[in-house]
Amino acid sequence: MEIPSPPSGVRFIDDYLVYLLARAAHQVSSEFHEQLRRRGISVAVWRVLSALLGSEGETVTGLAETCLLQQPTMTKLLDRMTRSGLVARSPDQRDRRVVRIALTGTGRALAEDLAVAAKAHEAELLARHPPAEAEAIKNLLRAILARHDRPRRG
Amino acid sequence: MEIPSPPSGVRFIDDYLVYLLARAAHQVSSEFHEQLRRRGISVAVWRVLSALLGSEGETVTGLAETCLLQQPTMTKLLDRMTRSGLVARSPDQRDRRVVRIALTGTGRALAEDLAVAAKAHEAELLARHPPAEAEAIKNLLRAILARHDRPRRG
DNA sequence: GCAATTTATATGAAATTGCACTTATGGCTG
DNA sequence: CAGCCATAAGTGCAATTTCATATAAATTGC
Repeated sequence: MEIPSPPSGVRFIDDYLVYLLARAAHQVSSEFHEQLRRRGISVAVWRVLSALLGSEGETVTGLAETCLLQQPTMTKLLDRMTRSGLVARSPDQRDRRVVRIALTGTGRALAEDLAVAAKAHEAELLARHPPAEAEAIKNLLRAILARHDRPRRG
Repeated sequence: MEIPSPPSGVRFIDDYLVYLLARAAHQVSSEFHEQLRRRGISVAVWRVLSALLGSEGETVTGLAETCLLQQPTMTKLLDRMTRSGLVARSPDQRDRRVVRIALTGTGRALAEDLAVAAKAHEAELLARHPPAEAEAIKNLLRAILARHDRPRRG
């Protein structure tokens, strides 16, 4: 038998933009994250690997911002990824405060491998929508990002 | 001076749906989450409070699913929220495995208070978009959710 | 009606994250 | 150039989350 659902008539969150976005992000990524889990790769590690694809030489702070993590969290994550041979740190020439992060050979191979799977998954996702809608999704998201980007340096 | 950006030409993630969604969710919520932080309320607590607004009597597992958390995480979160007097557990009549969660008076007051702030923030967010776009956003998100909802019981 | 299976919640140890702070540079101003 | 503020990264400890598993209750199939 089924546990009778609570009177889930008008939940606040069902019409709350921030929740809809969070839920959509979660749902859409869950299938791929499941693939990662099966391979023993954490979401955080995947984020760093993918952030470095096409843009190596990122700084620790830059990676943290890209991966939506705090800087100390990124420092510790990079410690682990360095230990497991996926990335390497190197000092910046011009500014000795800065540490540049690069993929190792192993790291790049894994990143590219996962990226293929990620793109395949994305194609599947988009295929579930009518073409016009699929088209609209990324554009709308970019519009949101553009309008709500916090003031950035540069 | 500016640290010269790395050759951030074509990052993989900048055209990756899952990332765009995650980033949009993060950016859009960050301002409100900052308000929460100033009030000493964690995002997780806010999620539970808002999940219960309009739908009390949720189960632990149901709340975990709604709040995008794992069940053991929710159990412990509810432990803390119970201790701080925001929610109360009560046994389900029909199924003694089930625990129903309800807001306390304090919890409801806080939830409603925060919900007002959240809705105000949402209005601000939407005001930054042209009306047609603002209109489209939630609809599109609901379309995504509808199409990618994992098979659910019921 | 009972053993086997499934479902709901809780628990405990280990890993991760968050927060406040330190250290090391770099940039700026007088 | 000295002093001061800003920025980059790392550290330490407390809090939280995760993973695997335990416990309890309900359901299923004989």
